[in-house]
Amino acid sequence: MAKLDKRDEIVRAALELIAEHGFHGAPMAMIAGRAGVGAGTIYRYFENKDVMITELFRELEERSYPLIKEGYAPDKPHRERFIHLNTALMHYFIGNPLDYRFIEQFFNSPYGVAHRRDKLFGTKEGCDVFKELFEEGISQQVMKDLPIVILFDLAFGPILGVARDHILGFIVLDDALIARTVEACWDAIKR
Amino acid sequence: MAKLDKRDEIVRAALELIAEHGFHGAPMAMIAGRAGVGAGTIYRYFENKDVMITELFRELEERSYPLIKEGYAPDKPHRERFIHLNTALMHYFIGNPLDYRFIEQFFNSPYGVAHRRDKLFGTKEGCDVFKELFEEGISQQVMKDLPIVILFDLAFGPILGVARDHILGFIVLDDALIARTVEACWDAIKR
DNA sequence: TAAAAAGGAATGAACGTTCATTCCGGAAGG
DNA sequence: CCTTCCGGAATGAACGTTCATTCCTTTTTA
Repeated sequence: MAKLDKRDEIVRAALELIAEHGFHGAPMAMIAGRAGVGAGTIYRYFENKDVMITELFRELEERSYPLIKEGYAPDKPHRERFIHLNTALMHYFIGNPLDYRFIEQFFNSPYGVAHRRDKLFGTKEGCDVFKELFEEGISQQVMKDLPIVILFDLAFGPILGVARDHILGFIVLDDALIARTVEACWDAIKR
Repeated sequence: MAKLDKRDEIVRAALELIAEHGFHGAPMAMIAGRAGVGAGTIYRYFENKDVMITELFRELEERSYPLIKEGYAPDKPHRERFIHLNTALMHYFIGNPLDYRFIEQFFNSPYGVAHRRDKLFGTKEGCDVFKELFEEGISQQVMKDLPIVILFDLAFGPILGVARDHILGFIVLDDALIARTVEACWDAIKR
């Protein structure tokens, strides 16, 4: 097995096990076992478990951003842009349930809180399409004049919840249902 | 210290520590210490940690239900009823941040998933005002004809998120902002 | 004084991490 | 061309720590 393959195997195993059992239900030994690798080998690629988890999230983010922005047209009306992004997000989640479960775990943990704080107040100017869209929507009086944070919650809270309910088998989503859910989110933020 | 006081102290300490540090960051020994009680004493009141956590959640639920239903008028229009309930819920959360943080932990864990499954599909007929309100709202064509689960996510997802952001200090909520957030949730579910 | 409750040290399992050792592909030497 | 040697990658048993739970002693209660 080549060097990169080994790293990939570790990352894949960690994603699977953490998505399935949570951070505390996925011991390093188990991750190593699933990756077909010695326990110590993980530490040749990652300083420790925390670093591994953070890195894993970063890679997931990098992988998903292009998927969500694919076909995004910055000159279309706000409504269409919002619906495009949120629909893509939903499709990404239900098409990649492991990614979803990992991200959910990540956000509901100290890692996620720190990350959120950075995203909201951080000086690092990320190319955050969502933030841009919302700020523009407010200033052009298309969206409700609420703090950005609240718009985020109105727009994504339901998406996360519905995706989870689908993945857990509480509902079965189809394209029509996704479209209607995303429309409902738009109703929440539109003026 | 009387017997009931001791139990109360344990419950209070567990709530505080779990809310602050999560399930895994609140060892039994620490809970015992905070409660001013021996480690073994906890096991005179609760069979094990899992049972203690489940019981704690049940008590929280019992305590909060009356607060939220206080002043609820089942004969008012759906819109008013919804806004009453959601506003009360939000006030409960931001007025009892420890309760909120514990409940959040609980829902984002295997405990919570089981609980949610019971609530949605369980045969046990709880006096769930929310479910009643939504079913009535759909059949009278006041609310969108979406699966109940999705209406739940549209209505409560944002509330949970906004409450968290307030408790974490990302925003400062006042009555006006709460009212406008709850209105936005109504916009999401109304027809 | 007998029974019940409380206490907290002891226990054993599970975890993240380390480190002495093994393994392996290729360079050096004959 | 075969053998020996070398260095870094990989390994997994072992370590120290942490935790839930138990168990036996001490204290309180009736």
